[in-house]
Amino acid sequence: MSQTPKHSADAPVPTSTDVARLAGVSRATVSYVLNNTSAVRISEPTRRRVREAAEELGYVPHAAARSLRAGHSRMVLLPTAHVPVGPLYSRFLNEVQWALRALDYTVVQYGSLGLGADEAARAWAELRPVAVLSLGEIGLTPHGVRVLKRSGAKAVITLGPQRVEGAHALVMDQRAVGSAAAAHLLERGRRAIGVVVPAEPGLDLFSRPRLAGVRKAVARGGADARVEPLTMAYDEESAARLAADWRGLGLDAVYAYNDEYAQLLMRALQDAGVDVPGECAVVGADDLLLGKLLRPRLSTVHIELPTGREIAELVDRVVREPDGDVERHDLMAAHAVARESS
Amino acid sequence: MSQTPKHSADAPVPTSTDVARLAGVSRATVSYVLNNTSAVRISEPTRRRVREAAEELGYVPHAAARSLRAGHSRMVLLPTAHVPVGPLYSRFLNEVQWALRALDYTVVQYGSLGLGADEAARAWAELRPVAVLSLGEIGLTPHGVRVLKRSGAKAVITLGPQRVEGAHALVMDQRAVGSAAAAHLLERGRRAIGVVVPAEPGLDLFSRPRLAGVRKAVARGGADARVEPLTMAYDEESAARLAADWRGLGLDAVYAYNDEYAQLLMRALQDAGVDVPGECAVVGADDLLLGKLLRPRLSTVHIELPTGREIAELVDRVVREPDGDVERHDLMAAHAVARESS
DNA sequence: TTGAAAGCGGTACCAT
DNA sequence: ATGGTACCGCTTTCAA
Repeated sequence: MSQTPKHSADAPVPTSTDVARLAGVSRATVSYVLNNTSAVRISEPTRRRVREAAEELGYVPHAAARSLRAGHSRMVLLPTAHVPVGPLYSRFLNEVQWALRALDYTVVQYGSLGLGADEAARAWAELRPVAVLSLGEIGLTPHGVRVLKRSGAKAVITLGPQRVEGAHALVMDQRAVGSAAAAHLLERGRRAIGVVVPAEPGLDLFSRPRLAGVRKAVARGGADARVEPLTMAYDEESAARLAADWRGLGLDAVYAYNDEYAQLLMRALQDAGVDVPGECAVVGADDLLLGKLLRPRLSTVHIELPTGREIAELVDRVVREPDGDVERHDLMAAHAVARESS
Repeated sequence: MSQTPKHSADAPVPTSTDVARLAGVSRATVSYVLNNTSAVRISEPTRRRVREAAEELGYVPHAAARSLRAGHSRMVLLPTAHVPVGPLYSRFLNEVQWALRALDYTVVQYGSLGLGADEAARAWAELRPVAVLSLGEIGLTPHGVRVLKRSGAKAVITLGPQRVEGAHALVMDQRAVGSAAAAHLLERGRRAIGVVVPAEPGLDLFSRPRLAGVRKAVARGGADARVEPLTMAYDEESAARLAADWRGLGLDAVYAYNDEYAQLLMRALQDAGVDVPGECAVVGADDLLLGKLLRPRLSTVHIELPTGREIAELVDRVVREPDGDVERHDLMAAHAVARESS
């Protein structure tokens, strides 16, 4: 059980010099062999000796030294969100990583929880990533973008609700989500629409445009309709409090930000004796599995994200051609999925 | 498509040499000033000039160069799971990152999706992290651990269901979860216990020990009781299929891996006309909020994870004292939370 | 076919 | 109080 530390503390890390010495060649040759440099012909016996030496020593090249010499790296840095995001989002994030690695990038997530936006940008810049891809919540300011570009980042790309000056923007207009929800509710004849706005900080980057989307749809679609923002935290107490006062609000529908908040609120409403959908329609968003499991089944807004491959290819394109003006909007399609709660 | 690079497309990245030149001092002085080196006294006017020059150029030090020179880094690498994990887990992961950064480590997540275990270890080793902290699903083999240690990692720590030779292990015995669930069910008089085993690959590292825990508790507690493993995927069809055959299985209880699977299965059972808990008790795990929202309210197993700070401090300790024999077990406390579904 | 050597961006020792 | 310089590990001309 208790292992005696072998050569633990200070076995020096093998370098290409060690490999060269063991193989009886120069460091240059080691480099040629291990990188399969095509411009140089090395005899097969030599190659074998080098490979065996590397293997025997457990040699692993030093990425920092390599990229220092090369003057660039292939690291793509993904700042990770400050807020726990939903399953929809994390699946997407996984896809993007996978696709980037398929393009031979080294993908690294950097959790900047607790750092200010510019502090964070500076920390990222120290790593000299070739690209920074900010998904979702944007921890980037125009100044941060400048710092990153100055430090050699070829691509600084944001994918989210709003654009940041200097960065390539993939604008996913979250208003479409709110609009889809509201249009659906109006069509169902609802006229007084509550909109849940999560109390959790950081989510407002999504919730505000979604609310705006509701307002837009209502302004366009229903002259006699009204919109009522409702702050709610993701916990039972907050939902219960909201539900307790429900009748006083005079609402006949609620768009609850996403499916998880919708589940929470719907339960609270039911517990308070409010009939769903009779008295009040409920719509979520994200089209999670859980919506189908609820009773009544939860109406939702299905969101169509770009695929990970598309994003990865965009990153690659911008890295190769940093001056192309890439700004695209409305990458996000949203449509209502009517089920039983509305 | 010939692009005319407008300006600054490839303005060279400022180095400490540039700062030195602009400030009219040597690179050494720049280094002293910017690092507040206490062993050396630099006059205040000089300090100011250096700082202003750095500011003006937007100078950001090159982490790779620094750690190359220093011979070590303060990077902690967190391999990210191959499987989407629950909210419980991601909260924990965030905590750990935060705590590590408070100890002045640079935390980096490395998504190794699609890499073999040893391939991944090698990729991590290239970054020369001072520590690797593998949470949850373990993508580490004894060989991978050796590679990492050889490459200079002072700490290779696994926190999960099983230990890996050579690594410091924080063994969280998942059997405790299954045992708690089973003990609870036996106590309630149940005798034929189904155990949901997720079909999703990668989750078996958790599900198998949990199943084993159920078996252990049953063997100890109920001579006349039996255990029935039930494979189920996280989708409606799979759950419906299982529920359709339910009566043929002759079970009066089910431990459904975790709350999310439990929700899915409970819904399917109810839809199939199986009364919960009358005909069949259902228990989940993780004690998520959603359990309280279901009807009947979902009984669950509450899992007590170590805090992020504890983990971070352990990492730090091992980094400073790599030879200390750190292997701890049962960091995970689990106890049943009886609600209405059992 | 292979080797010697320069240099990437910092840091720290040793002079001055 | 500062500057000169060697060196970290690796790649890549240029010579031999």
